[in-house]
Amino acid sequence: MDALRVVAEPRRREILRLVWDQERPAGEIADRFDVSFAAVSQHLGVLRDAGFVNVRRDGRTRYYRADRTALGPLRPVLEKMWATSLDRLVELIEEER
Amino acid sequence: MDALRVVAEPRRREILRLVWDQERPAGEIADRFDVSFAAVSQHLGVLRDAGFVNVRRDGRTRYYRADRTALGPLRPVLEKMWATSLDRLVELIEEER
DNA sequence: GGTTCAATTAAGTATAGACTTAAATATCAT
DNA sequence: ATGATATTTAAGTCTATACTTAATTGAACC
Repeated sequence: MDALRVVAEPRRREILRLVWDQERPAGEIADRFDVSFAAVSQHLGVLRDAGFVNVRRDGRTRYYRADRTALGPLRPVLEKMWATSLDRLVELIEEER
Repeated sequence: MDALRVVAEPRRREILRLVWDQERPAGEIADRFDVSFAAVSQHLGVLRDAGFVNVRRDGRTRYYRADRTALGPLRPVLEKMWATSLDRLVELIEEER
């Protein structure tokens, strides 16, 4: 799947944002969304195949983290999307909760 | 349709490339592809709605041209994709024909 | 061993959207 | 006005893919 299609999916962008500057276990990522764990796992697979996330295994849990450099010129695209005021607001409310 | 989805579609990227540094009539653009004129027109509509192309009407023909600045951070993404050697090669062969 | 937990993979469904052909719109020419 | 040309829009089809639940893998623990 080509790089642009990978990040064109909103859910995958949200996942990327979650693991942007800290690693997180797959389960914790899945909990943030109201879709099944399997669905999130499939998205993680796509991100993994694209090289946009790295995985660290420890026991039975997999820790995911964004590979920011792998995104190349797409990185500023994502960062700009996340920098919009509305998006910031939603993010802050989420974190407060 | 959000900006990333718009350019995630390969056909639309090809169209953008065609009108990247010169305007072209819709018909001429459509001729380059082996899909119907209507299909290309629909893609042009999406690009128009996204603001990624401008249209100049003259009589019955519509001249399309990319609005490079409107692409913002996506511009370097496209330019990098088009800069790959394989892509360059295909482009050169096409132009030769 | 068996059981539980974390995650992935398999198999199937539902939907967005890229296509098709046909009809509509609009401009120019006769 | 009729017809030809350039393009868009309407209506419907078909396929990729984001989802679902169920089955599978693999590690930790008893």
